[in-house]
Amino acid sequence: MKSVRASGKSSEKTQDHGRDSNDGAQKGRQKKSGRLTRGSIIESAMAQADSNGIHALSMRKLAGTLGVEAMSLYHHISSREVLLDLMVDRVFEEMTVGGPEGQNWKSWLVALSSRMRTVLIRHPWAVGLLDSRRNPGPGTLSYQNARLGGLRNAGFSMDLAAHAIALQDSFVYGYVVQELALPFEDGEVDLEELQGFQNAMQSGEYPYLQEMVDQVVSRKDYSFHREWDYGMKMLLAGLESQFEQ
Amino acid sequence: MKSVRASGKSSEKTQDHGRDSNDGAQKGRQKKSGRLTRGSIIESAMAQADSNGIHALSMRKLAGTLGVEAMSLYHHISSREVLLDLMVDRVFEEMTVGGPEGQNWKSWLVALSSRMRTVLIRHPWAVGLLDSRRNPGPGTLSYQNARLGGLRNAGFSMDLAAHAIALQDSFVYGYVVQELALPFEDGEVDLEELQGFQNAMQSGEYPYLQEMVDQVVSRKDYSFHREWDYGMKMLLAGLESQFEQ
DNA sequence: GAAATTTACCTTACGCTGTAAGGTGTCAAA
DNA sequence: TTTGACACCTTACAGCGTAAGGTAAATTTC
Repeated sequence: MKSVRASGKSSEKTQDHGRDSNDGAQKGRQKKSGRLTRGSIIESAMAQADSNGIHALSMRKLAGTLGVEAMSLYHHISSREVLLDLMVDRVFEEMTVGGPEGQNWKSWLVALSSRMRTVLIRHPWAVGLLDSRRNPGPGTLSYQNARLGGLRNAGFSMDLAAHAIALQDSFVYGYVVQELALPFEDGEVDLEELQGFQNAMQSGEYPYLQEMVDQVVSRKDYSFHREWDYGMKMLLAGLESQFEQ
Repeated sequence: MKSVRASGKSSEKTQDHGRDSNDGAQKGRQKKSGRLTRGSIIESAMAQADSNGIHALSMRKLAGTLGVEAMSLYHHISSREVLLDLMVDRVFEEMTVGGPEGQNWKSWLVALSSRMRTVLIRHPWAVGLLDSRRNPGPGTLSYQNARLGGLRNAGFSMDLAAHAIALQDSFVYGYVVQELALPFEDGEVDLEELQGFQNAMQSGEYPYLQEMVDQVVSRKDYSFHREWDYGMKMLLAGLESQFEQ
């Protein structure tokens, strides 16, 4: 349940985005067993960015882990920038969930938001790339199309659906940016990283922050995740009030 | 009214962050008139990142525009990474507005949110850096302290203030990420950048997206900014319902 | 089956990057 | 006058993305 990935489907033709120009690799030849493909490059790049950060991902190192020289990658992907586009497209693919069908739109929105968050935290480099990607691939487009379809079929007007999507994106992206900036991981405080912060507090220049740390953040049952629940509740309440009139 | 900047005030001592180790430059010597300072380096770096993107900001180019060699910068700033920390701190400084004093908390929150958005759009590299900065400087701390103080003085409980801040950040950061990813600037559609998207639409694979583009986005009075107003309205309504009980 | 073409990879090279190490000239204090 | 701090510069290194061109094997064409 850790690394589910939407896969298969989706047809090409748009432009540079798309899948392995080489799906039939095992048709008859495969001499060296591990031929390079668009897909394997993207997957390897994502794995590397996940564990070492996007800045540690270089074409040379990536090629290295694939047992190949850097320039060989360019036979499958025209530039590092395009590779980033493809990685982001995969991220959106991963975010895709089924339509609301059985359930009501509220629990569906909750499930989708939660999936968005999980995927963006799993790939911490993704949210930082979003603002500079301007070439949505098929994964992104069908993800967005499916989201919109879900809301429309649940009875949302086009206008309200547009509002709902923008609002959900605001909330989720912004939440993830905050969560990634926290000096702890999975609720565990990193004391070393908090040291400078603590020192600053002791100057007494930030009384309100001090009070907050004492009364809220350092309570042993505190978790930033409570802000997720709080925000989701508000998002749903807000949309509902619009939906039902 | 285009480039206001909070300045002055703020005292040092915390750690690496701070201002010009060299405020008294014109005390008596200043032979070459333009000595390098921490402040001038940061300002120049921000200006350069604003106009050419954060990736185009290199230590050599930055030094170049300051009339100096790259290594001279290291006398004032210990690494590029620290420079980025300082830049982000300045961004938070710029976001600071006065307390709610006269006005009610709602219009104050609206004004602050709007300032946050303006500053983050003016420095489009900032939101992408937020997730990786782990050393809040004095600008960041006093900004956060002031925000919190504003809410506390308006009568918010500590708990509700924490919710409000997390929620406002979610909304603003997420909105900015979306706005920066749009293929238009200031409401002007960039037709070239939209070409691939249009082609994809014509495949008929994304009927809901197509419908949205036709019915919503291409309406001549459409502006993504409407999602800002819509979101702010919801944020305030949500907080008010909690505040008044 | 031979020849032509395409594919998938490699080698080399260029101009960039951040920054470690150490040098140099100017200044203020002793 | 000497000393030492300061602010800047020079050189050098390992790493980066990728343009240009090479090569051997696989595939297609005849």
